[in-house]
Amino acid sequence: MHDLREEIQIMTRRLGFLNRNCCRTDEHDLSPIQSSILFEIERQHAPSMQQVAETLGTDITTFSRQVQALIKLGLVKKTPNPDDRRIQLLSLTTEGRQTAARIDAEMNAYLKDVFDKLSEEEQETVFRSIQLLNNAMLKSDRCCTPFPG
Amino acid sequence: MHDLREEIQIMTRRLGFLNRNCCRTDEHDLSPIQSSILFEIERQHAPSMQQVAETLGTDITTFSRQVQALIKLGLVKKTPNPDDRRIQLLSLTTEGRQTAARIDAEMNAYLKDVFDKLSEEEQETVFRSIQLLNNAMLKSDRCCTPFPG
DNA sequence: TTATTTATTTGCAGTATGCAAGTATTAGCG
DNA sequence: CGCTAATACTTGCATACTGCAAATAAATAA
Repeated sequence: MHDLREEIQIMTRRLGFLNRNCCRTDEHDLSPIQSSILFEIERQHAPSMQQVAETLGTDITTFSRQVQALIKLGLVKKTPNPDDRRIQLLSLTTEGRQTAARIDAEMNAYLKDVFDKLSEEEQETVFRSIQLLNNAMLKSDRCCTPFPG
Repeated sequence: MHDLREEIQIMTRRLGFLNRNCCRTDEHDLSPIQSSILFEIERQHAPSMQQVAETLGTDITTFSRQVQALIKLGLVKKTPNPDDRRIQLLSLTTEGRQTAARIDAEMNAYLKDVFDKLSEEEQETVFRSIQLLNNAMLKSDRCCTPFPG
């Protein structure tokens, strides 16, 4: 298991490059962070500010401003939770959903291009390995959380 | 191969969290970017500014300042190439090598902690999959380079 | 009711970013 | 050789991201 760190470093970097170029639709020119906010809002059902901020590991104050920017772009909506009006529930506007869908399609196209370099069997193995790694990182408490204990 | 993007998104994020907490030794409190600069300078043999900047996908002007900061910290050295004095060759100082080694050890400890959640066989599979993915990304020209063609 | 906790927002100060322009050195070409 | 163009790198500047501290607003506890 020699050079594990090196391989991971390289993978992370290349996936970072991928991310950079995958957030531009004709209408909007989003940053990777903005793109991942759309992604998470869609993934979680009507999450609060804090939930998404924690998922992404960004400070709530920074996150608050990022959301403001996305609202100004007309992609995100904030609705106070009727049961507790301190909490703002986040959701995508119609345009936000469209934008997220376009970005998702583009990302998938890029990923397909990468995976097409592999055999069917390798594709399966790699996909399954990513799941394994994700689970392992989740189990580790010394590692891979925004604010380690 | 359902939810591939989602798994990759999550993996990238968790590896990003890992990276954040792995750049602090007792002596220095480096940013992930600074840490990766040390890593690359060591990996490439006496690289020029441009080479490292391009590897990392950062603008040369930003990179120039990052290197200045590392020089001020006493971790990096710049030596003009005698054959072409426009070129500055980068190398680590003794302290830079020590710092890089400490970060490397810490990163490996974190990675070990993660991989220990997997069976021997799974570890092998995951490692090999990362290599496969790295090669696939390298082959793809639509993807995963800092400035796509 | 009043004090405390929780969710979010704003003030501010420090840092990172990249484009445009600048300097220094080398290469090309008459 | 002498001049222009190209290359490697650095600085000026304007912008954006960051997070801590403090403020606001709403809910809970006492």
